Amino acid sequence: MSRTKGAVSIRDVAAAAGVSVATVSRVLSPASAAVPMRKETRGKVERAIEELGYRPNDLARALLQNRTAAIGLVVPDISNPYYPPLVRGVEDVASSHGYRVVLCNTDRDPDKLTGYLDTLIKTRVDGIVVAGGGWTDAPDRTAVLGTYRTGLVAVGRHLTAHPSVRIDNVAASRSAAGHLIGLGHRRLTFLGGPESSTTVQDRAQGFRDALTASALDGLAPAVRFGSFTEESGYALARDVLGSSRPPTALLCANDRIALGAYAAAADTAHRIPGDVSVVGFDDTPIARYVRPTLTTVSIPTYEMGSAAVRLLLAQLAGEDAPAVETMPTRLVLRDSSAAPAAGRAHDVLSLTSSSSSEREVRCASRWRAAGRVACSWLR
Amino acid sequence: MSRTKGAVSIRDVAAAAGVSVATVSRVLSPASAAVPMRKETRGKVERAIEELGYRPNDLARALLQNRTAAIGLVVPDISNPYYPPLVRGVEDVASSHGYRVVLCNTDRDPDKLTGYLDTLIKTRVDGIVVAGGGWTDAPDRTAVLGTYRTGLVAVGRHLTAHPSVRIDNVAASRSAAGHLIGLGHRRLTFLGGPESSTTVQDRAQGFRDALTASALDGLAPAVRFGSFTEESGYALARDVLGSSRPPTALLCANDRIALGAYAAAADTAHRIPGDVSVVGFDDTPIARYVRPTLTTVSIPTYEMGSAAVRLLLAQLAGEDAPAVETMPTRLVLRDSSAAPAAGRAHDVLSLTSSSSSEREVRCASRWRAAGRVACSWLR
DNA sequence: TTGTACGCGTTATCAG
DNA sequence: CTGATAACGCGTACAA
Repeated sequence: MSRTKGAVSIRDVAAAAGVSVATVSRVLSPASAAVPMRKETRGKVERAIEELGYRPNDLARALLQNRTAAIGLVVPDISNPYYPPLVRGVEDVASSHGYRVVLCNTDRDPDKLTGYLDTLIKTRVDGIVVAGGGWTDAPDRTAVLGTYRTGLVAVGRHLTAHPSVRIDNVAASRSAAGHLIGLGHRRLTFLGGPESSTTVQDRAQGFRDALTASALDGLAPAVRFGSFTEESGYALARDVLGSSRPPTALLCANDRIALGAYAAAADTAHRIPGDVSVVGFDDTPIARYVRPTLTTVSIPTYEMGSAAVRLLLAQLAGEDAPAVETMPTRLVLRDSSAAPAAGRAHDVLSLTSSSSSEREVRCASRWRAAGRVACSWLR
Repeated sequence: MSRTKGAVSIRDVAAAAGVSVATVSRVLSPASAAVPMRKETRGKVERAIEELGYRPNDLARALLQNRTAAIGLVVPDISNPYYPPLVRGVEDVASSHGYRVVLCNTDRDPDKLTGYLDTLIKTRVDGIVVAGGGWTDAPDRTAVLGTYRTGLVAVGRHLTAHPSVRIDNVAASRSAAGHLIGLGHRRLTFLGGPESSTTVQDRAQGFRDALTASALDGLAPAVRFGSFTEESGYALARDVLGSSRPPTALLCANDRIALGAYAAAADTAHRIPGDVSVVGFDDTPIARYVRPTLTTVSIPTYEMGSAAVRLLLAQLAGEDAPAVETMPTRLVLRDSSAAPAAGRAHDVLSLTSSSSSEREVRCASRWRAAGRVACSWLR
């Protein structure tokens, strides 16, 4: 019996088996099979381990080996539907490599970030994945990491010197706007989130690029900012749709904003997509369930999470990994975007649909893919 | 300089400050202020800590104190929209008490559960929160915990001897069915998930109870089982709605099943709620966004997560906590449930709406609550 | 007021 | 083939 807690230690096992702790350690060692050892001895030890319910103390192991097999995962808020798949991606590849994941929610609060970073360093995690940042002062905050050789990979754009996994927000937005322009829309408005967000800036830029490329930028250089919420989307859309010459298409910085726009359209008697087309960003699960279903840019969040961990592990292994890995997005066409009604599509220009490196896909139902019964409206 | 990694240890600080390690330890000790110490010495130490970017090694500390300040959180799948709020609830109160959270996704696979439990014990977490189980053989699997005095709190029903946080599924389901019966429905069908799930069993039971209480059980004792997916809900609903005398109301074991039912209704030309009312379970975010908005039973998942941690911490502190804490659910009335159309409500009986301990609320928009502009269809 | 020495549970090294 | 022992980084009696 050990003295502290009820915990059984390697010494208890050694005593029970009538051998030394070194022998027990050898049985447990990963190189166990290779090590020559009398079968009988091994048996005694294994029996003792079994009977006592012994579980090696990874703390002691980590202390000695300078490696905890733990990684920290920092997200703004797991309740935001955008993050669960990313978290799952992280956890899946982490656990498949024997790493465990410590989850931290920052609410985008710099102080919380600092606090969590500190905690993670004190517990000596081997590495950290920081998602959804846009921490303008990140360099300062991550400076300590070097001292403890803690790996770091960012997901999304960060002003750090660390490797990162990203998407090309400019191109994705350009593609989405191009889709609308290709449908014949001439008056478009971008409904953004916080102007300080680099993500929003990039998406706004892609929007402007598409207009410029189609020589539409003079007509309606409408870019509005707000926050990443339904409320904000509602307010912006309501304002815009209530103007004397409302746009026929809205490109929204995320799906939540788009949902707000849906509500504003309903309240101002605009039909979607008859009177106004709406396109979102993120392809949140909800996008498939709202009516009309929402055309939106799908972001491979699960893959970004798993890629981040792979990058991190490579970094920890000393391999030289790419500094930035860009993942592909795709525009998922659903029912909220269509050609503008005849009477509304003035300002017509002749143009070809903007070329794009993104794939535009007509999204096939998973049910159909699985060969199940067809189902009309779920896509 | 320390030998391993780049890590700076307490010895490095001591050397830099020209004091002993004990002195440095004293500065860092929580009882630091109480301990008498020359101001100058303390200053030297603090400066050294600052300059070296020293962070105490919590592994060593934990090894010594037999307490890791970590808890494990086991969920079936964080990607399931039901869990993020629960996880957030756990993380919030854990972190506010200085604990960190290790996240584990089991996919309801008993082997994964066992594996994670093992990992958590090896890393000597102080306690574990297991959510969404229904592990029929959980007792065996958690037996080891006793050896290491690892706390455990279950969320949802588990066949273990551990404390748990629950909801009263029977009562909640009875209440939901009562709502439909109160509206005048006489032919109701319960669309369940896996029959092996205790949650499903309870919800089915509450459904039957309500019918029995209204003497309707002879008319349509329709209880169907399947899985917790849209596909299953679609298949069951399609089958049921295609029968010669279809039900006028469907009570679904969760929102995903309800969404499948929506699709089936659309494909069989049944209008919701005109031809058939649909009620779900869980109040997933999607419930507010589908058309018609979905009447459903709201479950306080965030609160269940935070309550679980409070229970766990009490348990760790040796306080005697309640063995089972039951949290209140509420039926959120939206647009998918209404009185049956006149021609369809035969089999009429006179009855009062079933009394219920649950609150039925007409859900007020957060927007309105916040005093923002009214918005017609988002609720 | 500060320093020394031991132990926490392991693993690695080196004898035997 | 197996056992004794020195670390790993820290907290804490106890000594100075």
